[in-house]
Amino acid sequence: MNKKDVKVLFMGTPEIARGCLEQLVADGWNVIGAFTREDKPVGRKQIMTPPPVKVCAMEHNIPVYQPKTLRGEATEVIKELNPDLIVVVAYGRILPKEVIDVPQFGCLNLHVSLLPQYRGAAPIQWALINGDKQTGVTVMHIDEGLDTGDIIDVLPIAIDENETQEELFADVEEKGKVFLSKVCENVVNGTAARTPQDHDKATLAPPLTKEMALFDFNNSAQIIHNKVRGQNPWPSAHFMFGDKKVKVIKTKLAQGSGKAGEILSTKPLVVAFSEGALEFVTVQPEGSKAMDGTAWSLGRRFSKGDMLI
RNA sequence: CGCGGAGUGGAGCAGCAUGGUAGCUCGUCGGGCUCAUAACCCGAAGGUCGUUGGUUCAAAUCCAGCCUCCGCAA
Repeated sequence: MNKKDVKVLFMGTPEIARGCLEQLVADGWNVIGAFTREDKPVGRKQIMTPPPVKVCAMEHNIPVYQPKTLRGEATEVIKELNPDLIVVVAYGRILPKEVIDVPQFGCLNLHVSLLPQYRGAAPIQWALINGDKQTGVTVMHIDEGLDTGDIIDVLPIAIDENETQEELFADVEEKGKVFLSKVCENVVNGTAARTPQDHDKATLAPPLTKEMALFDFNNSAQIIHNKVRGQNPWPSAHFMFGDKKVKVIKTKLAQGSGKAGEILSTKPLVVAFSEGALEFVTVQPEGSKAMDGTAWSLGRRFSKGDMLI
């Protein structure tokens, strides 16, 4: 079956889903519709903002659907669209069985981890927080569980020790979208494998919370370095300086040791942890824009030996 | 009108309650010291203090409006 004869229904919401949709369109799939979440108010001004997938779909004149739930009315819409294949990337909703059964080639999901590890909403973030050296993308058949379906194919992706959430997402999107399109082709051609997950090895990657982003210096530098990488730009690793919140945007492991919270150097800004030390490369005090750690230490007139507590 | 912080040479800050010569650390440029340096010493350039108006002999500073940025909340 030729790609352009396959009616694909796409479901996704954030940036990585946008990239995948873009790729499917570019590869010549017949994308007949895009399901995405509702527009939501964003920022101080609470401006209603459409998700990336909606913007992309509209650019390609693909009909957009933004139902509150896939049950009921939306299920009927999907049946009417009668897709041959449904492709889901970070849509943020579980598909009901009635929907899963609609397309002849099934419902495929791209998940950004090596399943069964990191099932759930924030796999990339948790891989970074845990200091993993490798992640990947998995394409699987959707079933009624949370990322529990049979695996079709996986693509491992290496993680650099200083890689940030933003960088890793970009990398995963770049590689994942091409991979996804290819796997779809295999599925349509009937050459795709299908392997059940080893459920005993499953781990969860629940959404991050802002509470977990606050840290103090009684941790090892490595652990905090990983938190900073995995939690930015949200929920943003930070510590309290006086009564002000200071976000730590970018760090680098540094030489030296001292009491937890001691400033070992002001130029560049290097701070000791209970174990090891970190250079604060980029920092954002409450009320200010992000700035170099050095700039912050200059403005605060820090001296070597001062405590950041 | 959701709450709060902030706009001062290229960067980050101080100065503002008690109006009166533009300050600090860093950077940049030039020179010096040194085997050498991100270290040190000497010197220089660079700002109509976000914007508009008001008060005043005089406004970065006091008053009013406006613009912009950021934290929280969502």
